[in-house]
Amino acid sequence: MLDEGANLFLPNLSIDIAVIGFEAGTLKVLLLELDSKWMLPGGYIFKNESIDDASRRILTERTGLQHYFMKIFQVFGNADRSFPDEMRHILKKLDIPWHPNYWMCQRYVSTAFYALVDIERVTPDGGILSQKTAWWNLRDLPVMWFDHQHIATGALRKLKEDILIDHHSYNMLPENFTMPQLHQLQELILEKKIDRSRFQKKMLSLGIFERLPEPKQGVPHRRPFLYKHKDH
Amino acid sequence: MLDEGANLFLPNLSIDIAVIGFEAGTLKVLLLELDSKWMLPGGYIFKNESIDDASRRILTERTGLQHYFMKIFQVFGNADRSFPDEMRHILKKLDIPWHPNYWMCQRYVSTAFYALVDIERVTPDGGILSQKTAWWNLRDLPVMWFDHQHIATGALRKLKEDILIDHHSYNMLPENFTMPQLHQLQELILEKKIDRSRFQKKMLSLGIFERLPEPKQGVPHRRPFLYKHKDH
DNA sequence: TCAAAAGTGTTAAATATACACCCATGT
DNA sequence: ACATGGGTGTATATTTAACACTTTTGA
Repeated sequence: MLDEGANLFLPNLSIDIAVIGFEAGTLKVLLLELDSKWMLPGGYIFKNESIDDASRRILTERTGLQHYFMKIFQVFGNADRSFPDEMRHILKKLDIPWHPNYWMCQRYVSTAFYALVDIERVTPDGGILSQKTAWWNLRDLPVMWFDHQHIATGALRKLKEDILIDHHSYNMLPENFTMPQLHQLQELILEKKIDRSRFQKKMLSLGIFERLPEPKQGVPHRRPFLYKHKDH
Repeated sequence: MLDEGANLFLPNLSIDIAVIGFEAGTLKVLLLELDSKWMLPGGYIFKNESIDDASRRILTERTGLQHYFMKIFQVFGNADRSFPDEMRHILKKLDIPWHPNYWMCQRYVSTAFYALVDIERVTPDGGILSQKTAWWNLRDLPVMWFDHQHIATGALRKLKEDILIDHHSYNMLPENFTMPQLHQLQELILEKKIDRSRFQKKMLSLGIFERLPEPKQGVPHRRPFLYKHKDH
Protein backbone atom coordinates (compact mmCIF):
# COMPACT_ATOMS: atom_id res chain seq x y z
CA MET A 1 0.00 0.00 0.00
CA LEU A 2 2.86 2.36 0.75
CA ASP A 3 4.12 1.95 -2.79
CA GLU A 4 0.77 1.75 -4.49
CA GLY A 5 -0.87 4.67 -2.71
CA ALA A 6 -0.49 7.01 -5.63
CA ASN A 7 -2.35 4.57 -7.85
CA LEU A 8 -5.05 3.59 -5.38
CA PHE A 9 -6.05 6.89 -3.82
CA LEU A 10 -7.31 10.26 -4.94
CA PRO A 11 -4.28 12.54 -4.86
CA ASN A 12 -4.10 15.59 -2.59
CA LEU A 13 -7.09 14.49 -0.58
CA SER A 14 -7.15 13.08 2.92
CA ILE A 15 -9.57 12.49 5.74
CA ASP A 16 -8.96 13.11 9.43
CA ILE A 17 -11.38 12.11 12.16
CA ALA A 18 -11.65 13.27 15.74
CA VAL A 19 -13.26 10.30 17.47
CA ILE A 20 -14.75 11.79 20.61
CA GLY A 21 -16.00 9.95 23.66
CA PHE A 22 -16.87 10.55 27.30
CA GLU A 23 -15.17 8.78 30.16
CA ALA A 24 -14.50 9.48 33.81
CA GLY A 25 -16.01 12.93 33.59
CA THR A 26 -13.84 14.13 30.71
CA LEU A 27 -14.03 14.36 26.94
CA LYS A 28 -11.65 11.97 25.26
CA VAL A 29 -10.29 11.74 21.74
CA LEU A 30 -8.81 8.62 20.20
CA LEU A 31 -5.20 9.11 19.08
CA LEU A 32 -2.50 6.96 17.55
CA GLU A 33 1.11 7.15 18.64
CA LEU A 34 4.09 7.19 16.37
CA ASP A 35 7.55 7.84 17.77
CA SER A 36 6.24 9.59 20.88
CA LYS A 37 4.06 12.01 18.97
CA TRP A 38 0.37 11.46 18.34
CA MET A 39 -2.00 11.69 15.40
CA LEU A 40 -5.69 11.53 14.60
CA PRO A 41 -7.08 8.49 12.83
CA GLY A 42 -7.23 9.27 9.16
CA GLY A 43 -6.58 8.05 5.70
CA TYR A 44 -7.13 8.46 2.03
CA ILE A 45 -9.99 8.00 -0.41
CA PHE A 46 -9.93 5.17 -2.93
CA LYS A 47 -10.41 6.35 -6.47
CA ASN A 48 -13.83 4.73 -6.72
CA GLU A 49 -14.96 5.52 -3.20
CA SER A 50 -17.09 8.38 -1.92
CA ILE A 51 -15.86 10.70 0.81
CA ASP A 52 -18.56 9.39 3.10
CA ASP A 53 -17.71 5.75 2.42
CA ALA A 54 -14.03 6.46 3.01
CA SER A 55 -14.72 8.16 6.33
CA ARG A 56 -16.93 5.25 7.40
CA ARG A 57 -14.31 2.72 6.36
CA ILE A 58 -11.60 4.52 8.32
CA LEU A 59 -13.78 4.91 11.40
CA THR A 60 -14.84 1.27 11.37
CA GLU A 61 -11.25 0.07 10.88
CA ARG A 62 -10.00 2.07 13.83
CA THR A 63 -12.86 1.49 16.27
CA GLY A 64 -14.62 -1.69 15.19
CA LEU A 65 -17.90 0.22 15.31
CA GLN A 66 -20.61 -0.28 12.72
CA HIS A 67 -22.91 2.45 14.00
CA TYR A 68 -21.95 5.87 15.27
CA PHE A 69 -22.59 9.53 14.68
CA MET A 70 -20.18 11.31 12.35
CA LYS A 71 -20.22 14.71 10.71
CA ILE A 72 -17.92 16.83 8.54
CA PHE A 73 -16.96 19.91 10.47
CA GLN A 74 -14.34 21.67 8.36
CA VAL A 75 -12.19 21.49 5.25
CA PHE A 76 -8.52 22.23 5.83
CA GLY A 77 -7.32 23.55 2.50
CA ASN A 78 -4.27 25.72 3.13
CA ALA A 79 -1.81 25.80 0.26
CA ASP A 80 1.11 24.89 2.54
CA ARG A 81 -0.66 21.92 4.07
CA SER A 82 2.11 19.39 3.36
CA PHE A 83 4.53 17.96 5.85
CA PRO A 84 7.57 16.59 4.03
CA ASP A 85 9.94 17.02 6.98
CA GLU A 86 7.65 15.22 9.39
CA MET A 87 6.91 12.53 6.81
CA ARG A 88 10.61 12.03 6.28
CA HIS A 89 11.12 11.59 9.99
CA ILE A 90 8.23 9.14 10.23
CA LEU A 91 9.29 7.04 7.25
CA LYS A 92 12.84 6.86 8.57
CA LYS A 93 11.56 5.52 11.88
CA LEU A 94 9.57 2.92 10.00
CA ASP A 95 12.62 1.93 7.91
CA ILE A 96 10.88 2.98 4.73
CA PRO A 97 13.09 4.58 2.08
CA TRP A 98 12.62 8.28 1.68
CA HIS A 99 11.81 10.05 -1.58
CA PRO A 100 11.05 13.77 -1.55
CA ASN A 101 8.37 13.17 -4.17
CA TYR A 102 6.79 10.33 -2.29
CA TRP A 103 3.00 10.51 -2.65
CA MET A 104 2.54 11.00 1.08
CA CYS A 105 4.51 14.22 0.94
CA GLN A 106 2.05 15.97 -1.35
CA ARG A 107 -0.02 18.88 -0.34
CA TYR A 108 -3.24 17.50 1.14
CA VAL A 109 -6.67 19.01 1.44
CA SER A 110 -8.12 17.34 4.52
CA THR A 111 -11.82 16.83 5.03
CA ALA A 112 -12.18 16.71 8.79
CA PHE A 113 -14.92 14.83 10.63
CA TYR A 114 -15.85 14.41 14.22
CA ALA A 115 -17.41 11.17 15.39
CA LEU A 116 -19.29 10.75 18.67
CA VAL A 117 -18.86 7.29 20.15
CA ASP A 118 -19.46 5.26 23.28
CA ILE A 119 -15.94 4.51 24.43
CA GLU A 120 -17.09 1.24 26.02
CA ARG A 121 -18.06 -0.13 22.63
CA VAL A 122 -14.83 0.87 20.88
CA THR A 123 -12.01 -1.57 20.27
CA PRO A 124 -9.17 0.66 19.12
CA ASP A 125 -7.05 -0.77 16.34
CA GLY A 126 -3.57 0.59 15.70
CA GLY A 127 -3.84 -0.42 12.08
CA ILE A 128 -1.26 -1.59 9.60
CA LEU A 129 1.57 0.05 11.53
CA SER A 130 0.40 -1.43 14.84
CA GLN A 131 0.41 2.00 16.36
CA LYS A 132 -0.27 2.37 20.03
CA THR A 133 -3.70 3.88 20.66
CA ALA A 134 -4.96 5.91 23.58
CA TRP A 135 -7.86 8.06 24.65
CA TRP A 136 -6.50 11.52 25.40
CA ASN A 137 -8.23 14.35 27.20
CA LEU A 138 -9.56 16.51 24.36
CA ARG A 139 -8.79 19.62 26.39
CA ASP A 140 -5.24 18.58 27.24
CA LEU A 141 -3.73 17.16 24.10
CA PRO A 142 -0.24 15.73 23.74
CA VAL A 143 2.31 16.85 21.15
CA MET A 144 0.85 15.86 17.82
CA TRP A 145 2.02 15.38 14.25
CA PHE A 146 1.21 17.76 11.41
CA ASP A 147 -1.62 20.17 12.20
CA HIS A 148 -3.61 17.54 14.03
CA GLN A 149 -3.75 19.46 17.29
CA HIS A 150 -5.38 22.30 15.38
CA ILE A 151 -7.87 19.90 13.80
CA ALA A 152 -8.74 18.27 17.13
CA THR A 153 -9.29 21.66 18.74
CA GLY A 154 -11.49 22.68 15.81
CA ALA A 155 -13.59 19.56 16.31
CA LEU A 156 -14.23 20.47 19.94
CA ARG A 157 -15.13 24.04 19.02
CA LYS A 158 -17.61 22.84 16.40
CA LEU A 159 -19.07 20.18 18.70
CA LYS A 160 -19.76 22.90 21.26
CA GLU A 161 -21.52 24.99 18.60
CA ASP A 162 -23.56 22.06 17.31
CA ILE A 163 -24.72 20.41 20.50
CA LEU A 164 -27.76 22.58 21.25
CA ILE A 165 -28.94 22.32 17.64
CA ASP A 166 -28.17 18.70 16.75
CA HIS A 167 -28.92 17.14 20.17
CA HIS A 168 -26.46 14.39 19.30
CA SER A 169 -24.44 14.16 22.49
CA TYR A 170 -26.30 11.01 23.58
CA ASN A 171 -24.21 9.20 20.98
CA MET A 172 -21.33 9.36 23.45
CA LEU A 173 -23.30 7.41 26.06
CA PRO A 174 -24.28 3.74 26.25
CA GLU A 175 -27.46 2.72 24.47
CA ASN A 176 -29.33 3.02 27.77
CA PHE A 177 -28.32 6.06 29.74
CA THR A 178 -29.60 8.28 32.53
CA MET A 179 -30.47 11.96 32.47
CA PRO A 180 -27.76 12.79 35.01
CA GLN A 181 -25.21 11.24 32.63
CA LEU A 182 -26.47 13.31 29.71
CA HIS A 183 -26.59 16.36 31.95
CA GLN A 184 -23.00 16.00 33.09
CA LEU A 185 -21.85 15.44 29.51
CA GLN A 186 -23.55 18.55 28.17
CA GLU A 187 -22.24 20.69 30.99
CA LEU A 188 -18.77 19.43 30.15
CA ILE A 189 -19.06 20.24 26.46
CA LEU A 190 -20.66 23.64 26.98
CA GLU A 191 -18.35 24.49 29.89
CA LYS A 192 -21.19 25.86 31.97
CA LYS A 193 -23.69 24.81 34.61
CA ILE A 194 -27.14 23.81 33.41
CA ASP A 195 -30.02 23.66 35.91
CA ARG A 196 -30.97 20.00 36.46
CA SER A 197 -34.72 20.49 36.54
CA ARG A 198 -34.84 22.54 33.40
CA PHE A 199 -32.40 20.23 31.60
CA GLN A 200 -34.54 17.18 32.24
CA LYS A 201 -37.72 18.91 31.07
CA LYS A 202 -36.06 20.24 27.94
CA MET A 203 -34.50 16.96 26.92
CA LEU A 204 -37.75 15.08 27.39
CA SER A 205 -39.73 17.75 25.55
CA LEU A 206 -37.62 17.05 22.48
CA GLY A 207 -39.51 13.82 22.15
CA ILE A 208 -36.48 11.88 20.97
CA PHE A 209 -35.89 9.88 24.15
CA GLU A 210 -37.89 7.04 25.60
CA ARG A 211 -38.00 6.16 29.27
CA LEU A 212 -37.38 2.48 29.98
CA PRO A 213 -39.53 0.64 32.53
CA GLU A 214 -36.66 -0.39 34.80
CA PRO A 215 -34.39 2.11 36.58
CA LYS A 216 -30.63 1.71 36.52
CA GLN A 217 -29.48 -1.04 38.88
CA GLY A 218 -26.35 -1.45 40.95
CA VAL A 219 -25.84 2.17 41.87
CA PRO A 220 -25.93 3.71 45.35
CA HIS A 221 -28.66 6.15 46.29
CA ARG A 222 -31.88 6.57 44.41
CA ARG A 223 -31.96 4.72 41.09
CA PRO A 224 -32.19 7.02 38.11
CA PHE A 225 -34.47 6.23 35.21
CA LEU A 226 -32.89 4.83 32.08
CA TYR A 227 -33.61 6.30 28.67
CA LYS A 228 -32.76 5.35 25.14
CA HIS A 229 -32.92 7.22 21.87
CA LYS A 230 -36.06 6.32 19.96
CA ASP A 231 -34.19 5.59 16.72
CA HIS A 232 -31.92 3.14 18.44
CA MET B 1 -5.61 26.69 -19.91
CA LEU B 2 -7.76 23.94 -21.34
CA ASP B 3 -4.66 21.97 -22.23
CA GLU B 4 -2.63 22.90 -19.20
CA GLY B 5 -5.31 22.32 -16.59
CA ALA B 6 -3.93 19.02 -15.48
CA ASN B 7 -0.58 20.68 -14.74
CA LEU B 8 -1.92 23.83 -13.11
CA PHE B 9 -4.68 22.58 -10.87
CA LEU B 10 -5.11 20.10 -8.06
CA PRO B 11 -6.66 17.01 -9.64
CA ASN B 12 -10.08 15.71 -8.62
CA LEU B 13 -10.93 18.88 -6.76
CA SER B 14 -13.33 21.61 -7.79
CA ILE B 15 -15.19 24.51 -6.29
CA ASP B 16 -18.79 25.50 -6.96
CA ILE B 17 -20.39 28.64 -5.65
CA ALA B 18 -24.04 29.59 -5.26
CA VAL B 19 -23.94 33.38 -5.47
CA ILE B 20 -27.18 34.42 -3.83
CA GLY B 21 -28.84 37.82 -3.95
CA PHE B 22 -32.19 39.47 -3.32
CA GLU B 23 -34.12 41.34 -5.98
CA ALA B 24 -37.74 42.19 -6.65
CA GLY B 25 -38.93 40.21 -3.66
CA THR B 26 -37.25 36.96 -4.66
CA LEU B 27 -34.02 35.12 -3.96
CA LYS B 28 -31.77 35.01 -6.98
CA VAL B 29 -28.76 32.91 -7.87
CA LEU B 30 -26.16 33.83 -10.48
CA LEU B 31 -25.90 31.25 -13.26
CA LEU B 32 -23.91 30.87 -16.46
CA GLU B 33 -25.45 29.57 -19.64
CA LEU B 34 -23.89 27.07 -21.98
CA ASP B 35 -25.87 25.64 -24.85
CA SER B 36 -29.23 26.39 -23.23
CA LYS B 37 -28.40 24.69 -19.97
CA TRP B 38 -27.08 26.52 -16.93
CA MET B 39 -24.31 26.10 -14.40
CA LEU B 40 -23.02 27.56 -11.17
CA PRO B 41 -19.87 29.67 -11.20
CA GLY B 42 -17.00 27.44 -10.25
CA GLY B 43 -13.49 26.42 -10.98
CA TYR B 44 -10.39 24.64 -9.86
CA ILE B 45 -7.65 25.18 -7.29
CA PHE B 46 -4.15 26.08 -8.39
CA LYS B 47 -1.54 23.77 -7.00
CA ASN B 48 -0.10 26.44 -4.73
CA GLU B 49 -3.40 28.05 -3.81
CA SER B 50 -5.58 27.50 -0.73
CA ILE B 51 -9.21 26.46 -1.05
CA ASP B 52 -10.24 29.79 0.44
CA ASP B 53 -8.07 31.79 -1.96
CA ALA B 54 -9.40 29.82 -4.91
CA SER B 55 -13.01 30.44 -3.89
CA ARG B 56 -12.30 34.15 -3.47
CA ARG B 57 -10.55 34.32 -6.84
CA ILE B 58 -13.47 32.63 -8.57
CA LEU B 59 -16.06 34.80 -6.86
CA THR B 60 -14.19 38.01 -7.65
CA GLU B 61 -13.70 37.00 -11.28
CA ARG B 62 -17.39 36.30 -11.78
CA THR B 63 -18.86 39.21 -9.84
CA GLY B 64 -16.20 41.92 -9.69
CA LEU B 65 -16.77 42.07 -5.94
CA GLN B 66 -13.90 42.51 -3.51
CA HIS B 67 -15.98 42.16 -0.35
CA TYR B 68 -18.80 39.73 0.29
CA PHE B 69 -19.89 37.00 2.64
CA MET B 70 -19.00 33.45 1.66
CA LYS B 71 -19.14 30.15 3.49
CA ILE B 72 -18.54 26.48 2.75
CA PHE B 73 -21.79 24.62 3.13
CA GLN B 74 -21.11 21.10 1.92
CA VAL B 75 -18.62 18.76 0.32
CA PHE B 76 -19.96 16.77 -2.61
CA GLY B 77 -17.82 13.65 -2.63
CA ASN B 78 -19.80 10.90 -4.36
CA ALA B 79 -17.66 8.34 -6.15
CA ASP B 80 -19.61 8.75 -9.39
CA ARG B 81 -19.33 12.52 -9.43
CA SER B 82 -17.89 12.79 -12.94
CA PHE B 83 -19.73 13.87 -16.05
CA PRO B 84 -17.91 12.64 -19.14
CA ASP B 85 -21.00 12.59 -21.37
CA GLU B 86 -21.98 16.12 -20.48
CA MET B 87 -18.37 17.28 -20.80
CA ARG B 88 -18.16 15.68 -24.23
CA HIS B 89 -21.28 17.52 -25.31
CA ILE B 90 -19.96 20.82 -23.96
CA LEU B 91 -16.51 20.48 -25.53
CA LYS B 92 -18.05 19.57 -28.87
CA LYS B 93 -20.18 22.72 -28.78
CA LEU B 94 -17.04 24.72 -28.06
CA ASP B 95 -15.14 23.07 -30.93
CA ILE B 96 -12.63 21.60 -28.56
CA PRO B 97 -11.36 18.12 -29.39
CA TRP B 98 -12.66 15.35 -27.20
CA HIS B 99 -10.52 12.89 -25.27
CA PRO B 100 -12.20 10.48 -22.86
CA ASN B 101 -9.27 10.96 -20.47
CA TYR B 102 -9.35 14.71 -20.66
CA TRP B 103 -8.62 16.18 -17.22
CA MET B 104 -12.05 17.78 -17.03
CA CYS B 105 -13.70 14.37 -17.20
CA GLN B 106 -12.18 13.14 -13.98
CA ARG B 107 -14.15 12.40 -10.89
CA TYR B 108 -14.36 15.64 -8.91
CA VAL B 109 -14.87 16.26 -5.22
CA SER B 110 -16.57 19.62 -5.11
CA THR B 111 -16.29 21.97 -2.18
CA ALA B 112 -19.48 24.00 -2.37
CA PHE B 113 -19.85 27.56 -1.07
CA TYR B 114 -22.67 29.97 -0.88
CA ALA B 115 -21.97 33.68 -1.18
CA LEU B 116 -24.40 36.42 -0.14
CA VAL B 117 -24.15 39.51 -2.31
CA ASP B 118 -25.87 42.76 -3.09
CA ILE B 119 -27.01 42.21 -6.68
CA GLU B 120 -26.73 45.95 -7.40
CA ARG B 121 -22.99 45.85 -6.81
CA VAL B 122 -22.35 42.76 -8.95
CA THR B 123 -21.06 42.99 -12.50
CA PRO B 124 -21.46 39.44 -13.78
CA ASP B 125 -18.65 38.23 -15.99
CA GLY B 126 -19.19 35.27 -18.29
CA GLY B 127 -15.51 34.46 -18.14
CA ILE B 128 -13.14 32.97 -20.66
CA LEU B 129 -15.98 31.31 -22.56
CA SER B 130 -18.04 34.54 -22.65
CA GLN B 131 -20.97 32.67 -21.22
CA LYS B 132 -24.26 34.44 -20.87
CA THR B 133 -25.05 35.19 -17.23
CA ALA B 134 -28.38 35.65 -15.50
CA TRP B 135 -29.93 35.88 -12.08
CA TRP B 136 -32.38 33.00 -11.70
CA ASN B 137 -35.03 32.53 -9.07
CA LEU B 138 -33.38 30.23 -6.56
CA ARG B 139 -36.69 28.47 -5.98
CA ASP B 140 -37.43 28.00 -9.69
CA LEU B 141 -34.21 26.89 -11.31
CA PRO B 142 -33.70 26.15 -15.01
CA VAL B 143 -32.32 22.90 -16.40
CA MET B 144 -28.72 22.78 -15.21
CA TRP B 145 -25.53 20.92 -16.04
CA PHE B 146 -24.06 18.18 -13.89
CA ASP B 147 -25.49 18.06 -10.36
CA HIS B 148 -25.60 21.84 -10.08
CA GLN B 149 -29.32 21.98 -9.41
CA HIS B 150 -28.76 19.72 -6.43
CA ILE B 151 -25.92 21.94 -5.20
CA ALA B 152 -27.97 25.14 -5.60
CA THR B 153 -30.87 23.60 -3.71
CA GLY B 154 -28.49 22.51 -0.97
CA ALA B 155 -27.20 26.05 -0.67
CA LEU B 156 -30.70 27.35 -0.09
CA ARG B 157 -31.44 24.67 2.50
CA LYS B 158 -28.25 25.51 4.40
CA LEU B 159 -28.82 29.26 4.16
CA LYS B 160 -32.23 28.73 5.75
CA GLU B 161 -30.63 26.75 8.58
CA ASP B 162 -27.86 29.29 9.13
CA ILE B 163 -29.74 32.56 9.00
CA LEU B 164 -30.97 32.71 12.60
CA ILE B 165 -27.53 31.78 13.91
CA ASP B 166 -25.17 33.70 11.64
CA HIS B 167 -27.34 36.82 11.15
CA HIS B 168 -25.65 37.33 7.81
CA SER B 169 -28.63 38.05 5.55
CA TYR B 170 -27.86 41.79 5.56
CA ASN B 171 -25.02 40.95 3.17
CA MET B 172 -27.65 40.65 0.44
CA LEU B 173 -28.79 44.25 0.95
CA PRO B 174 -27.13 47.54 0.04
CA GLU B 175 -24.66 48.98 2.53
CA ASN B 176 -27.44 51.17 3.93
CA PHE B 177 -30.71 49.33 4.28
CA THR B 178 -34.00 49.55 6.15
CA MET B 179 -35.51 47.17 8.66
CA PRO B 180 -38.52 46.46 6.41
CA GLN B 181 -36.06 45.34 3.72
CA LEU B 182 -34.27 43.02 6.12
CA HIS B 183 -37.62 41.81 7.42
CA GLN B 184 -38.94 40.96 3.99
CA LEU B 185 -35.71 39.17 3.11
CA GLN B 186 -35.73 36.99 6.21
CA GLU B 187 -39.39 36.09 5.77
CA LEU B 188 -38.54 35.04 2.23
CA ILE B 189 -35.64 32.84 3.28
CA LEU B 190 -37.44 31.27 6.23
CA GLU B 191 -40.70 30.92 4.29
CA LYS B 192 -42.78 32.17 7.18
CA LYS B 193 -44.24 35.37 8.58
CA ILE B 194 -42.25 37.15 11.26
CA ASP B 195 -43.96 39.74 13.45
CA ARG B 196 -42.64 43.19 12.52
CA SER B 197 -42.41 44.60 16.01
CA ARG B 198 -40.57 41.66 17.42
CA PHE B 199 -38.29 41.44 14.38
CA GLN B 200 -37.16 45.02 14.74
CA LYS B 201 -36.48 44.67 18.47
CA LYS B 202 -34.57 41.45 18.01
CA MET B 203 -32.40 42.71 15.17
CA LEU B 204 -31.50 45.88 17.06
CA SER B 205 -30.84 43.95 20.27
CA LEU B 206 -28.12 42.04 18.44
CA GLY B 207 -26.08 45.22 18.59
CA ILE B 208 -24.58 44.71 15.16
CA PHE B 209 -26.52 47.41 13.33
CA GLU B 210 -26.20 51.15 13.56
CA ARG B 211 -29.01 53.57 12.83
CA LEU B 212 -28.05 56.36 10.45
CA PRO B 213 -29.16 59.96 11.14
CA GLU B 214 -31.09 60.43 7.89
CA PRO B 215 -34.09 58.30 6.93
CA LYS B 216 -34.38 56.83 3.47
CA GLN B 217 -35.40 59.44 0.89
CA GLY B 218 -37.48 59.22 -2.24
CA VAL B 219 -39.98 56.64 -1.04
CA PRO B 220 -43.72 57.12 -0.64
CA HIS B 221 -45.32 56.97 2.80
CA ARG B 222 -43.43 57.32 6.01
CA ARG B 223 -39.65 57.24 5.57
CA PRO B 224 -37.99 54.25 7.20
CA PHE B 225 -34.75 54.62 9.13
CA LEU B 226 -31.58 53.47 7.42
CA TYR B 227 -29.17 51.12 9.13
CA LYS B 228 -25.73 49.80 8.32
CA HIS B 229 -23.72 46.95 9.72
CA LYS B 230 -21.19 48.20 12.26
CA ASP B 231 -18.28 46.36 10.65
CA HIS B 232 -18.96 47.95 7.32
C1' DT C 1 -58.61 63.43 4.78
C1' DC C 2 -57.41 59.00 3.83
C1' DA C 3 -54.69 54.89 2.62
C1' DA C 4 -50.34 52.81 3.04
C1' DA C 5 -46.15 51.81 5.21
C1' DA C 6 -43.24 52.42 9.28
C1' DG C 7 -42.28 52.44 14.15
C1' DT C 8 -43.33 51.02 18.62
C1' DG C 9 -46.26 49.91 22.73
C1' DT C 10 -49.34 46.59 25.37
C1' DT C 11 -50.88 42.36 26.93
C1' DA C 12 -50.85 37.40 27.24
C1' DA C 13 -48.55 33.11 26.57
C1' DA C 14 -44.57 30.45 26.65
C1' DT C 15 -40.07 29.57 28.19
C1' DA C 16 -36.02 30.19 31.11
C1' DT C 17 -34.01 30.62 35.62
C1' DA C 18 -33.21 29.80 40.44
C1' DC C 19 -34.31 27.39 44.03
C1' DA C 20 -36.68 24.25 47.04
C1' DC C 21 -38.68 20.15 48.33
C1' DC C 22 -39.43 15.29 48.40
C1' DC C 23 -37.95 10.46 47.15
C1' DA C 24 -35.11 6.28 47.19
C1' DT C 25 -31.10 4.04 48.63
C1' DG C 26 -26.79 2.60 51.25
C1' DT C 27 -24.29 3.31 55.31
C1' DA D 1 -31.40 8.37 61.06
C1' DC D 2 -28.87 10.60 57.76
C1' DA D 3 -26.07 11.74 53.76
C1' DT D 4 -26.19 11.45 48.88
C1' DG D 5 -27.87 11.67 44.48
C1' DG D 6 -32.23 11.74 41.65
C1' DG D 7 -36.76 13.66 40.22
C1' DT D 8 -39.82 17.30 40.00
C1' DG D 9 -42.56 21.40 41.65
C1' DT D 10 -42.94 26.51 42.43
C1' DA D 11 -42.20 31.32 42.05
C1' DT D 12 -39.99 34.78 39.39
C1' DA D 13 -37.87 36.79 35.44
C1' DT D 14 -37.27 36.93 30.72
C1' DT D 15 -38.52 36.12 26.04
C1' DT D 16 -41.89 35.21 22.48
C1' DA D 17 -46.13 36.05 20.25
C1' DA D 18 -50.21 38.48 18.73
C1' DC D 19 -52.14 42.54 18.07
C1' DA D 20 -53.08 47.43 18.46
C1' DC D 21 -52.02 52.12 18.21
C1' DT D 22 -49.54 56.13 16.46
C1' DT D 23 -46.69 58.58 13.03
C1' DT D 24 -45.41 60.11 8.51
C1' DT D 25 -46.09 60.72 3.81
C1' DG D 26 -48.27 61.02 -0.97
C1' DA D 27 -52.40 61.05 -3.37
